Amino acid sequence: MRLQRLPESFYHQQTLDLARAMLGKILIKETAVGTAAGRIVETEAYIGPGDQAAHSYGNRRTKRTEVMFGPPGHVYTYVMHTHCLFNVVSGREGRPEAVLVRAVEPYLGKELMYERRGLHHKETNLTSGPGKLTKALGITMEDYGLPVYQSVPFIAEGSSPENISEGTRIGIPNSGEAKDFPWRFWETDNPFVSRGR
DNA sequence: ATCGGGATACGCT
DNA sequence: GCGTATCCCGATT
Repeated sequence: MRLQRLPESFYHQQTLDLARAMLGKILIKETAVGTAAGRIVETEAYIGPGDQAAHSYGNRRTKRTEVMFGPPGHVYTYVMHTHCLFNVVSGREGRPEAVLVRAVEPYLGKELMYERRGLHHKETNLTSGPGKLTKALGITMEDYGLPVYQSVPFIAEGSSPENISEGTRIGIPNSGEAKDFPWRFWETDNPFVSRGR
């Protein structure tokens, strides 16, 4: 199947809608050593400034969060400890919102993913987590700020999920009321989802 | 179940 | 500067 890049207009929708709409799409990163791609199977919405779990909570604007305040469709990568996490900015300019990609299902370049992640992994362990998939796909801080509708990495049309489940987000125990918001979405029963299938 | 860690940001000293 | 927390992972108990 030819990978058809999604247009800028795709990113102009409500963040919760975008988080659902991104399920089933293909995330592609082409590099000098080859191309790797995964089908998105799990996402989370972060809707600052009212979302205590978001980096942009309270309109906190720093060098790190700056891109979230710009127009939608740009890459927001950030590093937590040793891991790089990949988000797509959503929300109109001035609204610091984003969708975190938490898991993908290997689609292209599986060999490359094994090289990057280590050969001893089970396939379901290659990309079933936000830090794992960036390593497998080769996404780094160099991608920060790039427009996914006309750059690399990019997102392409894929295949719609059979069913979508939703639940609370992962790893945000100290976020007050926000920790209970059902802003995580995943393809029901997909084995590559990070948890909570 | 626990722990440490390559980055970033904050509040305090 | 340092201590602490963070949208996590992997190795170890």
